[in-house]
Amino acid sequence: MSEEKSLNFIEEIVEADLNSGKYNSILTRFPPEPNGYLHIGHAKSICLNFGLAKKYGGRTNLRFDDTNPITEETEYVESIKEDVKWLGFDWAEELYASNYFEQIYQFAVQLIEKGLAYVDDSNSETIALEKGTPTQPGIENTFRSRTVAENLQLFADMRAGKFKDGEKVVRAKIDMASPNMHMRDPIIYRIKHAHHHRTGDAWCIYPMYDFAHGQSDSIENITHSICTLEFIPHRPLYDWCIEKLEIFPSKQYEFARLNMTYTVMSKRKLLQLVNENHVNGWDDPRMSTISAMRRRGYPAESIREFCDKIGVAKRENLIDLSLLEFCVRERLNKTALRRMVVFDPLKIVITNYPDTTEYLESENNPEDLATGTRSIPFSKVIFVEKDDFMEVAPKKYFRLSPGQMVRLKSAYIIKCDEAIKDSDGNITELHCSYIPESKSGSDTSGINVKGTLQWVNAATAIKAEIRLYDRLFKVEDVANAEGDFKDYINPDSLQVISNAYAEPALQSDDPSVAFQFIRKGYFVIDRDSTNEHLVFNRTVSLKDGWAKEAKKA
RNA sequence: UGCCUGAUAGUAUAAUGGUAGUACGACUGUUUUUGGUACAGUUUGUCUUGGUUCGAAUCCAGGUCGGGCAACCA
Repeated sequence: MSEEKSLNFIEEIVEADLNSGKYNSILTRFPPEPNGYLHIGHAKSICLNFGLAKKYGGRTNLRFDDTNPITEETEYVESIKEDVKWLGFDWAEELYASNYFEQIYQFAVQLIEKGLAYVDDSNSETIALEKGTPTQPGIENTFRSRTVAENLQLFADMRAGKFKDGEKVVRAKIDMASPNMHMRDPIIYRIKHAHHHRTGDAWCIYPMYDFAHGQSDSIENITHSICTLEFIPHRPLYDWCIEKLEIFPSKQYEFARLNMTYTVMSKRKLLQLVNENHVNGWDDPRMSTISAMRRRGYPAESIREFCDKIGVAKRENLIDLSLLEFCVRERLNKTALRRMVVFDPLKIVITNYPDTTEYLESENNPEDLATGTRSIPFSKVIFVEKDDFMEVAPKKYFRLSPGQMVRLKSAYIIKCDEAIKDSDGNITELHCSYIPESKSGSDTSGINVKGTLQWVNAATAIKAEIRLYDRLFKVEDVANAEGDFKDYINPDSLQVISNAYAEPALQSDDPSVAFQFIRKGYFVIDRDSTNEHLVFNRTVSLKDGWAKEAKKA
């Protein structure tokens, strides 16, 4: 007996349509405009559209909504395809609204023939003025009463390139007094003498979103066209076009887009961050883009899990970034290989240890013993983290302090005997002694210590660059913060540690796997990394119970 | 002073006229050679006022508050 998980409102609609026999199977679509990189908000839409089809045995098209040649580029098309694939989804067909330009043109001709569209010579200011305001109806201008024949001729002339940009538009003839602004004779075609990334210079007129999206849905026989809340006022127009054109009745449904704390999601803002060099490109690991998260080391599975957890509803929301981080840790804890790295070294001399090197075994992942063990060199001189020593320790501090004992992970228990200082009083190294009987796996010492530290053997340590990322913004709700969102950029969102000391295994490890640096966090090799110069990104830190405890004090 | 849309713990989300539940967070404790993990427990909620009903988060009416709509963007 499996516990039935409750359905979200769109799943309920789909099930009802399937049960009533309205559809035998469903067809959804993910319809990005190729004018930027996909972000985590798109991931929600992708998981919804593809997930629905997967759950109900339907299919999903990837359709590029490429009706504005000015902003769209092939680079974006490629990145979008890569991101969708990486997220783990396969589309039924790769399609483009621009595939349908001829058909959409004919749709407009049909509307003109029915007396339901006209060519307007007004400029944009006039059109805006005549449109009225939300509380005042618009007015009908003289172009509205042009004859069908005249409209047909003018539209053909527009297509033939006889007019300059902005000289004429085609408008649907609906209702200039409608309480819905989108129904006040919306523009459906405009002139743009611009090169299109797919159709080249074949067209100089392009359909507007409202005359391309629903039409494309209908041409493809999309059953459930799912979009975000801000398109609700467009739905009457979506339905109007389908009705007047007498084409396949795709239905539009709207859900609340994802908002996340400490980040921005709008393409405009992301583009600004890139162009003004607040970050290093679209895949800078601090960005909310899919490519950034991939580079940072977020597993695709974690992103899918996150999208599943946040649910689908119509209420506006602001999701904690920490929920995404939870999903990332949950996954990585089970898969990441444990390694030891010291970011800020403090030298320890184990005074009673012989002048030899010994090899110790350590498990690669205690959560998955099938990953086996590795051997780690150990000798008289090692490094530990500077933070793991305090000359005067507070209570409940389980690390190194004069007279205090700790376990070195997978090695021995050591006791801190003396802190050595230079002439300025700075601590330069620690002299410790080890308990020979306390070796990991064969401990007969009977000593129990509270703290276990990661360490690296000084003689065999390799150097690595570590990039630590923090949230990109200082405030939770960036989009709703007063003033310019860039004023809230966190100046410390990137911290580079250029000379960390790592255990030698990392030199030869598979660069595509995720690591957990013990007590530090999860890390992946960055694409900037080379054999000579290792570079790691911190994917996410570990939960730090001590930091919380210390803050309280 | 128009139209559309929404409101359930801190954040999300479920309960579809019949016990307000789940996840994350927070807090306790147990385990632990990662102050991690795992496990157990605790905490906090139906925007408001009326109405219908044996019974309302759910249905009805009014109010309050939030979001969207007046691009030749999508």
